[in-house]
Amino acid sequence: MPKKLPLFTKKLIIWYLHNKRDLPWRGKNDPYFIWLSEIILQQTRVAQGLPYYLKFTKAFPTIKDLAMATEAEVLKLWQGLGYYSRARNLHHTAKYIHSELNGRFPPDFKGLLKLKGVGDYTASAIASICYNEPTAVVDGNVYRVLSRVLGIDLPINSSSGIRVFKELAQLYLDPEQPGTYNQAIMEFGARYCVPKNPECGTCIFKEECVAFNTNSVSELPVKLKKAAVRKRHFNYLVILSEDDKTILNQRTKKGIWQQLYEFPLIETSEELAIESLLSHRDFQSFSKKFEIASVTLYNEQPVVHKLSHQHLITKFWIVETNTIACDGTPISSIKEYAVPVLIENFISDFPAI
DNA sequence: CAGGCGTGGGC
DNA sequence: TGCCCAAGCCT
Repeated sequence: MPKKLPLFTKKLIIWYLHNKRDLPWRGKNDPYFIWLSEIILQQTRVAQGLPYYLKFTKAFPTIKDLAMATEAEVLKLWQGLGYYSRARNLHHTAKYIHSELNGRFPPDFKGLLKLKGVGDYTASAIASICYNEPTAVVDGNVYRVLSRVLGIDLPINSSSGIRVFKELAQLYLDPEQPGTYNQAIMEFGARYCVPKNPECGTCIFKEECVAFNTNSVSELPVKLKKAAVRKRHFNYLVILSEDDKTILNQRTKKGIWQQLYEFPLIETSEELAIESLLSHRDFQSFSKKFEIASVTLYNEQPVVHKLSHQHLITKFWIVETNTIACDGTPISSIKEYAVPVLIENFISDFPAI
């Protein structure tokens, strides 16, 4: 005997069946494609992730194809999408599943959760969509919809909030069609119960939504503030050598843009004028290896590249040298390297490259 | 477990 | 412009 569903659940699923978008991973239940789409969509809007999903499924039609690729190929394809640890974990997990699990995904939530890059949300999504396992997802959309409809002002980034919203999501889940329910509540949050100025007047939950009926939609969900953004000053040395080469370094330390490439970087606590650059310790050691002909500032106004947690105030210095840079990178092959958007924007804008 | 991790869009 | 937010995860 099926359990009686809450009215919320029924209305939500009916809304979804009439309003869902036709997305390429919808209607599939192959865990490879669902996993791939879920990793791409972590903290990422559909509009931004969709072209990457198409690129990846074309380049790697099976998990074996992904496992056989190099990390450099995967990162290059991921370039521009951000949160690059997702790409490294994706590749790591593909290789692991291919070689250790005979190409088959773990068959349940618990097993999926052990995969690198797969947390509570992603394991729930794959388990519910691919295996019909009744595990509720809790993402930003779920927090927003539940906090408003139920009128809950518990901070969503507190440990108690995380626990309570997970329990509520599970309570309203349709155990007969968990995948449909999970996608329905996320789609509703993404398309109707949006963060700012939702159209509450025509909402299907107008009658029962606590936030709407107490005029507190704009106050929910509650989120505790995080630390302020940090400012960093980046000085990139764009080397142009006699033999049309430049220098690219790979960022190997932990921190932003791990494994991606960039020009030689001098980071300082304050903005640098040309005199300070020329006398800087790192520049001095650089000039011992190269015969420097000229140094000019490319952008008079520093480029401010904004990450979610830091602002990178950036100057690009064009350094012409008379040196034959035998271990340099040919300028013509720069585009083969995975670089951050900050660097990609410079390259696109710079005539000599 | 608080902080780190990208980029782009909306208002 | 500045700030928030987005189909979160890792350490």
